[in-house]
Amino acid sequence: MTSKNEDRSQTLILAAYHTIAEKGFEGLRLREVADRVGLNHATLHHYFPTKEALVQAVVLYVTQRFAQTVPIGETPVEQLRSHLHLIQQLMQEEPALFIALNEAKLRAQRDPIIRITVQKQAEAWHEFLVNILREGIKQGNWSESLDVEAVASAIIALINSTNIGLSSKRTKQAMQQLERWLELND
Amino acid sequence: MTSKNEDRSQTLILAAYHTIAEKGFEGLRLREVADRVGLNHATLHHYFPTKEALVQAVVLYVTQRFAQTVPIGETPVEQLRSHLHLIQQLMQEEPALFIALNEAKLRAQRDPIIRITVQKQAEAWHEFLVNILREGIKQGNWSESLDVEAVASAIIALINSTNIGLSSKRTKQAMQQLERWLELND
Amino acid sequence: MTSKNEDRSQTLILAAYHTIAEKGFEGLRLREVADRVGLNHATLHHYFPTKEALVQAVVLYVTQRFAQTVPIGETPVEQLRSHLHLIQQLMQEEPALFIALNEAKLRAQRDPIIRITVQKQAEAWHEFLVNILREGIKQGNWSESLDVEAVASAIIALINSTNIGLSSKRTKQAMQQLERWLELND
Amino acid sequence: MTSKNEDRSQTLILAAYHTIAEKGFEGLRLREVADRVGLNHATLHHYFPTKEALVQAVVLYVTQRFAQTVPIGETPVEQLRSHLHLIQQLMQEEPALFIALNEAKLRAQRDPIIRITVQKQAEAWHEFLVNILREGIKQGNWSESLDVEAVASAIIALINSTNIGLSSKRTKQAMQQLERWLELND
DNA sequence: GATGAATGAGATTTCATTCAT
DNA sequence: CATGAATGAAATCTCATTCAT
Repeated sequence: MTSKNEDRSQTLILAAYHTIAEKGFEGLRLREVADRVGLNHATLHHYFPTKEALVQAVVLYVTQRFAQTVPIGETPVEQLRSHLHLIQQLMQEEPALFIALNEAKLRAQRDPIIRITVQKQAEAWHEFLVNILREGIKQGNWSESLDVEAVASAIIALINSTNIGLSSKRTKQAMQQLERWLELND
Repeated sequence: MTSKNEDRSQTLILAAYHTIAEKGFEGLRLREVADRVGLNHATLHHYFPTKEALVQAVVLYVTQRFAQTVPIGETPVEQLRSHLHLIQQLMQEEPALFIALNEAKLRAQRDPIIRITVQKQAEAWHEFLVNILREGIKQGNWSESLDVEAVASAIIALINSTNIGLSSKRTKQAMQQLERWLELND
Repeated sequence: MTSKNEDRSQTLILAAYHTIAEKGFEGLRLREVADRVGLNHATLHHYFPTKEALVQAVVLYVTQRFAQTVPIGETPVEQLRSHLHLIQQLMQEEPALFIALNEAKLRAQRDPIIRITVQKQAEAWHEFLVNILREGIKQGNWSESLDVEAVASAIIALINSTNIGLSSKRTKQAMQQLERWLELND
Repeated sequence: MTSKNEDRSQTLILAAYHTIAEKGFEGLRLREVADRVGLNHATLHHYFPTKEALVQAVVLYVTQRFAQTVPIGETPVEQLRSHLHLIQQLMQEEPALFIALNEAKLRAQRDPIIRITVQKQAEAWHEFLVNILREGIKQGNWSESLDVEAVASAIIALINSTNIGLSSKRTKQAMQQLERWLELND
């Protein structure tokens, strides 16, 4: 029971996520979401009482998906490099995720509940980057004078803006430059 | 045609711009825009036949406002520094501009006409940065090995994402780090 | 302009009033009201922003219609008699008014705004009856021991319940008995 | 069938009755009724196949509750007095009963099945009052010229309208006046 | 140009009822 | 009997757009 119930919820979230990626929150229609999973639109309210509830679920899903970009590697340098590569890979394989995330971030400006989810993810990410950088400094990979907080913020800022207002060519360039600044190239 | 006519159009564009900054394209209502300037909602259609026309005008206005960040200074380094400072100043004084710009960029993904406007501005900006960097290299301010295209892309990416998903504190940090990477600090 | 506007509002109120009399608040559908006056249902919202607004207007209309039962006659006895006769006449000619009034009274129990309108009318009516009775006592028509407040309350209570749970035959009987108790018969 | 079954039905009727008293037929929701008794809303349909069936059961319950106001006393005067007192007591203790009854009476206007139940109770009550009055006349408590049918109708009309459109203060006044007219005092 | 009125199309939400399990 | 899931039908309300004046 529960698993089937969970499945339907999840399927609805996925359908809503893709709709948002395609048409933005602006173009999100519950009827379309229900149609996508072959469900009557009234049934959708069985799982999500309001549109807002569904939207929140989507935002949570998107931020969690993003948070799963766990890097692998032994040294901090390797970890950071693989982190950036994984993200770049995700960008190519599933650009929808970045679009939806940016939609969420804009909406967070007006929706307190979404803001909490988005901010939490941002802070966790920042902390994660800071830790890698600190460990790298300890191991002599980066100079002790590195402002880890600032660098972490810059990394996030740069990645954030990909797929929004930049062609994929320019995005790739920007990411390469970031790696150069971080001295990640061999 | 007449200057009064132009004035009205401009006032409507401004009202729409602020509404979009506050509530997103999602929350843009023509009636509210008309109300804001004390005009009947039907009259608005005399100036902008459709909602889409008004939205396009707003996007144009916003990108042009942004393009007016003309840097001053003699040397390329001074120009780039003043450029970044002007942008940071604008961020603080009129954050609405950046929000609206990001809204426009997301919408550009689905709206070909808006996409053209947004891309044009992005390319112009990129070219502008490339030129400064090239001139700087010529004058010995930066290494000849600098990948000017990549650096320009990185600058844009970084600035783009400000005011979206980052607190103003982190935004400031990211901008400082950018200046360090660009060796703009004395 | 205004008069036409007023006309439409009034026509809508009338249509809603008759619908309520026929089907109760329970069966009030905005679409039906609009249909009755040959208007698109969306246009109805042009005149009454919400259903509640329309309902309030109907309640006001009904109570005011009822309050217009102005009695004629020189002496208090004649006034009271003509008052009761006018009401009986109204009962026969427009029973809908009494049904709608009773609907309003029941709804008043849950709707504070309607409650105010209904209570105001009830108090005004009570005061009106008390004044007639007092004047009658002064002129020697009724005994000085008459409890004018109680008698007024009883008159209202009795009339209130007509057309609700009593056949018209029994209603008439009750009204006749009331007149006997008030010694209005010559 | 089983007593447990009966219990459940009764509990559901009670829950529906209270909901109607609070929110009117207008606000009656089967889900809420089921929730009130801790039952699944689908299960409710095992006991009452349709909403209408439940409503009819509630109307029956309410009218029967009211009919149980059996007067005590030896003489007709005492019986009538105790009858009125019992009703007044019920008014104070369980005003919901009167509200629900009035709701039922209004609904009876549109629902033939409910109308039968309501009318039956009204006629039974009327007959009951007539009998008491007739017996009282026989025993010399009231004048032979008393129009028993009319007086019975007036009593019913007056009681009916209590708790609808009259404050409890005015209701009490009206009841007192009724007792005076019926010479039930001292 | 300006405006009140009107409308079509649609969106979210509600709810009684049914059904498979 | 009990219940979660599903659905059809409808209701209120919104909003860009049009039009007569």
